[in-house]
Amino acid sequence: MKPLSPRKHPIQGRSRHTVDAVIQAAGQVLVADGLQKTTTHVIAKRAGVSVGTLYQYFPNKESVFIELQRRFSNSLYENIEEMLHTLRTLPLKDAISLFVKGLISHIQKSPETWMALLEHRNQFLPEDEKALRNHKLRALLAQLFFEKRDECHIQNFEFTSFVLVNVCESLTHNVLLECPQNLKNGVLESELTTLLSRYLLGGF
Amino acid sequence: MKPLSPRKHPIQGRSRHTVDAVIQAAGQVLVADGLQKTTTHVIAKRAGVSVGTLYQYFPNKESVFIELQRRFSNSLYENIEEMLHTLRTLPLKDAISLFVKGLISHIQKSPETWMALLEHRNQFLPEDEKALRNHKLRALLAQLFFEKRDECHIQNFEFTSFVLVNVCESLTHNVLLECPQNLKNGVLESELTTLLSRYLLGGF
DNA sequence: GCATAATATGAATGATCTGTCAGTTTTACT
DNA sequence: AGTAAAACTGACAGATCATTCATATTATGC
Repeated sequence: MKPLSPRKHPIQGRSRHTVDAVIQAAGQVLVADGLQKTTTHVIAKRAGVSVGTLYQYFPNKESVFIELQRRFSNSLYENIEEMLHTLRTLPLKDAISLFVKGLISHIQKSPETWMALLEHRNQFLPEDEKALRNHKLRALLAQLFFEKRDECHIQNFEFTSFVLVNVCESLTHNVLLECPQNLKNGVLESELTTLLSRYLLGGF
Repeated sequence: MKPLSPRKHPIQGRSRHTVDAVIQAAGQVLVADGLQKTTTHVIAKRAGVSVGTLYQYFPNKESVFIELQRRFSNSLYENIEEMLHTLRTLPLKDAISLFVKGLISHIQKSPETWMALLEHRNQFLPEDEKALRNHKLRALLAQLFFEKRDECHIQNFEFTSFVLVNVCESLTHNVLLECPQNLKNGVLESELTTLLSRYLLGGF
């Protein structure tokens, strides 16, 4: 496998701007034309540079997508980690509402790009990087649930966290795909809150 | 767009066998090597025929995957539709358990292929075909819920059906991907049953 | 057994794309 | 102004791959 970091590190402001432009262009073309048609030449053109320039900062095409995905994922995960501090101080019932609200409002900042990235199931990120972050996130959630174990009916904290993350991800994606208006109009938020509340708090 | 049905219809038993072999080979190579490396030559070789033969029955590469996906999807949806007849006669609580059990045991017949197909989010099927079947399935579920409306706390029957289908699909896929042992050992079945029961029956 | 349709073959074609590099322009620094 | 490093350019080499077609093999019906 080829190296995944830029072969040349941008030093001047000009080149840092170029790197950003390439990544942003990759996202735009991906959204507009799909992965198949997103070639290096098209990305470069959209970014307003030549292919050669792209290859000065990215060792190969794949690494452009990796960096795009990494930036988006990082931003989301940082957002969630930050939220978790607040959620700790709330009753679980309210924590769930707030969590869903925060998640959806974050996605709404660039719904199209999120759709394109989810479409490819984060396949761009290296497996180990994905696994590590998933594991960290689940551990944080599991800990939160454990702290609030009197308020909920959960047996397997680990697997319940796994389910929660997957349900949030897939529902968001499928709503974006099939009925995006339900992201804006609050239907997803309301239904996801109901689902999670009943799942985590319910005792059937 | 090119035609999606075989250019030449298989008449003799020999050619019907060839068509089957090609589709099966496509699935095997897809599972083993991923979509990227699944070229027409590799599919043909795996099927024990030459590329030319493949192109006698499929107008292009895409149509091979379409037919593979169609066969798998058809089989699953027929299975579900059949189940729904039985589920009608049961209390909702028991219907949910049985539904989950049926779903999982069907996936377990070829978990690897299902994983590969879900990996690409059924992207092979034409949009309209996918939409039509999704709509039919949701309508059937919504009707079932409506008939049993005294047993559950559901406001929006349509959207709840949408959620249910997506949750089942995504959880199955992610378990296959990250912890496939949980498909066999009953953890997924138990947790999915809990999730759906609380979601559909609960009243928080 | 012969004629005709069905099926199979695989080298060749042509299109597409990734990644390179020799040469040019821009910037930073003195 | 002069120079060296940084950044940029785009034609092109090399590789891959879907698809075709002229030819060969096999099956069917008479």
